[in-house]
This record gives sequence, C-alpha cells and structure tokens, in this order.
Amino acid sequence: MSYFTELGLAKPILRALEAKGYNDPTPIQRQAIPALLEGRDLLGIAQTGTGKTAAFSLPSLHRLAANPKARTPRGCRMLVLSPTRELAAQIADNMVGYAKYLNLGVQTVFGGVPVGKQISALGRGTDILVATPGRLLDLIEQRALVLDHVEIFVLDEADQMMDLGFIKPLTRIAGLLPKQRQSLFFSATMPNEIAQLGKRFITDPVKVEVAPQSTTAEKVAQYVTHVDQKEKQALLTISLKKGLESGDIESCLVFTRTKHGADRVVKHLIAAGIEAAAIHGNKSQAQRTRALDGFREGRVPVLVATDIAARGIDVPGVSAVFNFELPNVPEQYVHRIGRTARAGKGGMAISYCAGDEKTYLRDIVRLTGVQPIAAPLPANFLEQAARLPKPSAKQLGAEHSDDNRNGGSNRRSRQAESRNRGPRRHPDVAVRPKGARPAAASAEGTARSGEARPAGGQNTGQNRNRNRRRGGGGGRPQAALA
DNA sequence: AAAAAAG
Repeated sequence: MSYFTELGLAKPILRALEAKGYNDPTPIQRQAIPALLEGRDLLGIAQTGTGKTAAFSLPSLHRLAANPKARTPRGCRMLVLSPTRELAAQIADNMVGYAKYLNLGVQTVFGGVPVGKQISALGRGTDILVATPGRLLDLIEQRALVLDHVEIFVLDEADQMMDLGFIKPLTRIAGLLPKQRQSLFFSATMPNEIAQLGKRFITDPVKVEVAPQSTTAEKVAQYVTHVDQKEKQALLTISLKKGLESGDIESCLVFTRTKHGADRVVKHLIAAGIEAAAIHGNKSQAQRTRALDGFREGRVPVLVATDIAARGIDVPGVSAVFNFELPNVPEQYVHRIGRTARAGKGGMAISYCAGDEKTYLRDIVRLTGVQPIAAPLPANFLEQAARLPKPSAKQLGAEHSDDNRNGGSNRRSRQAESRNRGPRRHPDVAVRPKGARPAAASAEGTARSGEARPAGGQNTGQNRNRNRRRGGGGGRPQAALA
C-alpha cells in the first residue's frame, strides 16, 4: 500500500488528485512515476483501465512545472500522440484536470474540425499538445506548429501508433523532434516485433511491465456464444432487451468489424425499441462527438462501434462489451473488452463467434491465455427471434437521423452501480459449463498466470506472424519503411 | 479485408 503523496509529486498535482478523490496509485503508476520523474525514457505495459494516462501525465506535469519556461510561439514542450480523435480529446481533458493548479496550458489538435481555431491557439504556443498524427503534420506543413522545443514525447497506444497504418506519419513526426528528449510508450498490448521496431524512437527505456502484455483486465468475465452470423442480430436484440430491462446491463458497447455493420446493427436495435447510436470513421466529427457524448452522459445506453472505440475510451458506466464480430487482430480483443471492468470495477464481455470466426477465437485464447466461458443460446431463442419486429426497408435504407436524443426522459438510473463490483454473470448462463476455465479472476487469484496459459500460449513470433499474415494484410511495418 | 488518420 502506498499513496500518491509518497511519490515525490509537486503539491499542486497532489491537490488536483485529492480533488478527484484519487489516493493510492495503481501498480503502473507506482512503478512508472519515479522513473519518469528522473527523466528516464519508459515503456509502460499495464492492463486496460489501470490508469496509464495518469501514469504518464502526472510526472510529466511535475517536470514541466519544476522547470518553467516561457512559451515559444507555435511551440510546445510536451507532445502526446493518440490513434483516434476521441482518445486525444479524453487525454487532454484528463490532463487539464491534473494541471488544474499549475500554470500549464493544454491544447488539442485533430482532424474533422475547422483548423483555424487550432492555428490561432497554437500561435501563442502551449505547454502540452495532444494530437492525432494527420492534423499535426498538416499544421506543421502550414508552419503553424514547430516541434523544436518538445521535451517530452508520449505515444499512447504505442503498438497501434507503430503499426502499419500509422508508422509513416509517426516516423515523420519523430524525425522532427529534438534528439534530446524524454520518450514514453504506453499500451496494454505490445507485440514483440513492434517493441523491436519501437527502439528507434526511444533511448534505453526503463521497462515497466505490470502484467505480461495482452493480459486482459482482471475483473472482466468473458463469455462466448457460438451462433450463425445471420442469427447474431436477433441474439443481440434479445440479450440487450433483457439485460437493459433487468438492470444487468447499465450501458454497453457493441463492436462490429465494419462501419456499415455498425450502422446496420443500430438500425435493427432502434427498430426493436432499443436506444442506440453508432460511432465510426465514416461519420462526421459532429456525429461522432454527439454519439460518444450521449453515451458518456447516459442518454444512449448502447453504443455500436468499429475499432475506432476499441482503445483508451473511458466511460465509467459500461457494464458489458459485446463483440458482435470478433476482431481478426487478437490484440484488439484485449482493448475492446477493456472498455469495461475499469478502475477496479467488474464487467462482462460477450463474444459472438460464427463458424468462420473460430480461428480468430483460437488466436485470442492463445494470446490472452483465457478461454471464454461458453454461453449457450437462450432455450427459446428461435421463438423469441421470430417475434422480433423486422425493420422496414425504409428504416434500413434511410440514413438514420442522428436526432435520437430524448431530452433526458430515459435517463438510466445509477442503481446498477452497486452491482458493478465483481465479475458479472452472463444473463443467459446459470451454471458454468463443465470443464471451462473461469474467464475472470476470482478473489483467490488472477485469471492468468504464466503457467495457466494453454499449451502454445507463449507469444511466439511464429504465431503472431501467422495471425497477422491472415487476410493478406501484408508484412510488418518494417516492410512499409523499406 | 478492415479500421484509424488530412482534406
């Protein structure tokens, strides 16, 4: 047991933590903060929902405040990169909170919103800049931003930032940073070959690995239902109706594999009288923000998302995550189900696995070392499914109006909060099937210790390469750099 | 093959 007060952080930071009611640091915070205060580079690996944002924010704020400098026009002293706009906004929000009693400025830049305000805000310079890569480079090209004065560089979701889709812009950005700087990488997942690739951006890092990379959150109860693809929608609708009505589910995230799939699921749910909104990269930024805000504030209990929402998003009331389709990159599963069971709370993850997704499931089990508990279809499933209202062609065809907010009349109650303490029981599972390993930690121990992994559970490069190669996605990032 | 990120 230890307290933030013992970690050497400045008084104004401790005051901000106190205001938030944070007293004891999590393991990643306890281990990372002292090294970061010393100015070391660091690779931080810890499970989802264990406070990685604070782990890099608090010591960085301390160091910036301890060495005050005048703001350089169009410059910043700390740069934080995020893979999505929503995560960038959330990180900045958190940092503003932690910096409440410090004289440090926080700015955010990302695409999808007018650039003018961002340019003028940067003109005066800022201490901390949180950004997504595309808009950041745009602003640099427009000479609205220079990175010459960056002292601290943070890659959140570092493995994703160094993966295929991001490595090019990231390499350009890193090339513009001063050589003399502190670099910090954080994630819950870090495939070996990506960690190797990362060495070019970081110098002699301290490695803080609270749990083996890709360890799932401790208190998430994991289930899998084997179901035909064409029956998934009916199963989801039935399960959500029951879960939301009974209060077993307070609010939940549903992940689909495609943007179109997310829209389709939302239309079906709305036709069945379930309030839901979609968030994905084909929506306007205004639509994205509205969907996430509605979900955060409890007006919309069901958010249907692509992997845009898989990483980092922190919404305290989320009691369940549904994988309507399994991710083909197994690390994404760890992040998706990490949207629940955060900050010591419990949660459940329910994955729908069609016949052609069994290889994905196998890869996920191999990576996480956890075998989700098989949850059968409800006994009268086909009967219930037949009674479901079918959305009309018009409902399915029409672009769904975004104006499905309803002035708070359907505000979800907070009474389910007290039930949100331990692993949850699947609504349709009374008894754990024989022979299945528990998928979530119980009081006796953690779900996953090294030796508890199934045979072949080590993350060999061979396994990973096979995982990644599936679908012809090409080689590793090295290929992109060659 | 898909997702994210500039427009």
